[in-house]
Amino acid sequence: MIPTVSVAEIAQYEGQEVKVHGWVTHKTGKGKLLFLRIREGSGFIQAVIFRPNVGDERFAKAKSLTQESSVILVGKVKKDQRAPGIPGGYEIDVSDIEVLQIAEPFPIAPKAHGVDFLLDQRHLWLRSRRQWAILRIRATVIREIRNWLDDNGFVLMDTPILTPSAAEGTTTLFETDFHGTPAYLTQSGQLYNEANIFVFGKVYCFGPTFRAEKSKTRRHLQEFWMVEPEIAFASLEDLLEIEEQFVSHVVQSVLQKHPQELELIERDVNKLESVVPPFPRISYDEAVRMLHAGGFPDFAWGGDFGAPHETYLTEQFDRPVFVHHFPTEAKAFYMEPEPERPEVCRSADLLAPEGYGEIIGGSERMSDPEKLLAAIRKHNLPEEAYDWYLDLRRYGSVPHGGFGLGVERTLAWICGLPHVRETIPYPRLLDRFYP
RNA sequence: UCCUCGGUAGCUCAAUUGGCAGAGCGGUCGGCUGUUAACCGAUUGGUUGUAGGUUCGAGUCCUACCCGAGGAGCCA
Repeated sequence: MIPTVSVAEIAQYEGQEVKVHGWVTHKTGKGKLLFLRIREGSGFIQAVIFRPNVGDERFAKAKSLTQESSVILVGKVKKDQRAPGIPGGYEIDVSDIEVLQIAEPFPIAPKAHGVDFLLDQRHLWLRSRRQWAILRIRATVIREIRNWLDDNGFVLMDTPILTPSAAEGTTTLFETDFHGTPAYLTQSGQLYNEANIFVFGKVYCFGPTFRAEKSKTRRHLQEFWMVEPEIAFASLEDLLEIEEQFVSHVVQSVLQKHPQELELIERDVNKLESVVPPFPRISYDEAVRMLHAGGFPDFAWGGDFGAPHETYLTEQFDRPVFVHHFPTEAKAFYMEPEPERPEVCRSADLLAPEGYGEIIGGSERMSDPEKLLAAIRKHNLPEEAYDWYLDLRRYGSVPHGGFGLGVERTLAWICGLPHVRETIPYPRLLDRFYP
């Protein structure tokens, strides 16, 4: 019985006869010698077919294979430095071939293509090595997010995707129908997690988030994944320490587990190796002063940063940087104002280096019921919709805080990608949701 | 919603002042015993985004529209 093996573990089978099943990604050759490169799932491997070894019939069959044809190969595993692939260095000296299907001409050739074309072919584009590498790193990022939180006392709480809240601008929410009542796809599980901390202390939710904004930029998706930890009794200072440990763990784990993928996508890993605590902390006031001195003399205190501002600020540091104490007016209603200086709030964003911008937004939450009610009224929010939220401040209210980390922006930064559209298998962009 | 750029073969692009619509890749056929997006030879391939207009003649100029990209606004 010949074992069917995964390419990732091919080194264990050196000298043995094995079966490898997969898809043909490249075919080249030289007369009686034919080279196939096979994508198997766990990796890529070269197969060598030599006509005198396999006979004319099998050789002709191999020669008829087209890009993306599906095959089962039988052959001996040989070590050879010349063999390309991932992990590479090994090849299959083929003795027999079973052709499952000769693929029709594949639209995506091994060459440069335009974005429009590739996004229309996303279901096929995923088969390219680059997408394979990015999405494997994505899986690790998600796993390490969970691992770190699970290992540090956080309890997973799944918050609803269908929500009743018509709260603020419904224009940014996707509306759907809940048996005759308008319902909205979630923008955040935070408010629910503020309830959950009273049971578990430290919780997180992790799921898809939906934004119907007409945003058409390299860092916006209509549907993206966000992890939102929420912690009872946490101050802003506690949050920042948690965040820098958390983000560093994710980055260092990717470095450790995916050197080959990072090399394939040509990521400069030096820029990730420096991502260790502590991260620099600057106040919003300091950030504004830096902008004024750094070529943005007109930036007015009180506004949110635009993309060029974030890029400038992050270029001043070799690791992510916290900007804390944003103007209260510019932030959400539930953020706790600084007691001595209520025009700023106990909030902090984490900006990723190299111009990748905000990957975390977080804050201490208002814990006083009177102040929270006043804030809801000041923002013209429907009081009745927040009745349950105010309950949380009536029954054993405690200081608490939390943050949300966007998976795709984080992954775009870790992988050094110019656009978030490659960080999720099927991106939902403005006016584009096929396939 | 606004600004800028773009749409020509399956893909990536070229086409001079308005004057015969082309190349590379891919596909097909043939050749080659170490290829790495191989190479060599042959061959296949077109409603120039859509509709209208100007002109002897439009890929090229004009008008409207459609689609896409980058950015802005927006983005608890």
